[in-house]
Amino acid sequence: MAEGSTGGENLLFLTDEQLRKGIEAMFFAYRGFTADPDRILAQHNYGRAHHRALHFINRSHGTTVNNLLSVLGVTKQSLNRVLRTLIEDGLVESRVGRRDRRERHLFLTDKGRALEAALSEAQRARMRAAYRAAGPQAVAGFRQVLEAMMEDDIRHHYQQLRETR
Amino acid sequence: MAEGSTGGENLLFLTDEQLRKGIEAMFFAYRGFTADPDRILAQHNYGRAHHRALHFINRSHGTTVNNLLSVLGVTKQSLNRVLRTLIEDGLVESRVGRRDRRERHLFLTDKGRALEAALSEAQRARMRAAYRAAGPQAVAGFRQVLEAMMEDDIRHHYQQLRETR
DNA sequence: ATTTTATGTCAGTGTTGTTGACTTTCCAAG
DNA sequence: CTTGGAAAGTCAACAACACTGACATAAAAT
Repeated sequence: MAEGSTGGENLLFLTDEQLRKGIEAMFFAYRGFTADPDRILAQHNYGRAHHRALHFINRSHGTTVNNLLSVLGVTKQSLNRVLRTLIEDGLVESRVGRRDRRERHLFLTDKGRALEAALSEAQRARMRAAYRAAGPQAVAGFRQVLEAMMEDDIRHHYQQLRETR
Repeated sequence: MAEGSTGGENLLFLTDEQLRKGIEAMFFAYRGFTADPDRILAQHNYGRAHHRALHFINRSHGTTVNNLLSVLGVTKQSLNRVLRTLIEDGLVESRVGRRDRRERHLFLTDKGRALEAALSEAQRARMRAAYRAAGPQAVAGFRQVLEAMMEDDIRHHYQQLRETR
């Protein structure tokens, strides 16, 4: 995928100013990235943490609390606060595991799926616009750089997401 | 720069799953992006807000508080709390404006420059590694997509940063 | 029977953001 | 010169979201 054009002259172009430009691009773009969901969340009195929980429960239905913890990289106390409100509000359902009854498997309810879809669609719309503006080749590069930027022990959470196309 | 291969088939590839993959890439990569500076900041009892202030004061020496506010996108109360500690700790100097003496112009002290350099170098090191792993063409795409993802009224803060190369 | 694992909960703390109200300083227009 | 308003700073209160530490419960594993 990243073969071919990575010639020999790709060490010279890494000036500090270009790197700084990349750093600021990440900073400003991440603000845009979260802006649309944030507006929806505010209407429901939720925050980004709720969005993340909804996203990853939707991504892998029936995931356990422990798995969610390692994906999100927060403490159980922090996640639990968010999860409790989502369960109380009827967006998430927690079912005792059948094989291992210590585990809780998490599912979105219809209501939860609806909010997740609204948040996701808002975020996808911006991503879609950015992708279209930049073109397919840029998208490939975008994802290559981002993947290389992740922490090593986190990358597998990203890669395990299949892309059926 | 990104001319040529942006043919006609670049509308079909925008499946929801690919967009979701991009969304997760942003999420996981941003964690990596902030991880190294966060470790340094923790040693100094500072947070990300301090890093951002140091970065943008360093980027434009003598900037006013108001300008910094619009770049950072926070309230003056929020910025002021951070700025006050940086001034107290002797990392930032605040000089009354000569033309307009209501304004305060912000500068890094030697001590401030030293911390900014440490934070910046840690962040650049990861960016540099990601750039090298992905290759120059990927870097161009990376920046194109990020720029398209920014909010319209924010993008000029990014673009005004010159790149002398 | 004991230990470990998975989860949940309570209490306290810190950073970073917010609103709202208020003051001081000071440029500029009337 | 007075006044209006912009710029900056301060104080108080609050909320979201992260943390640590301690403890409880249930169930699996040893």
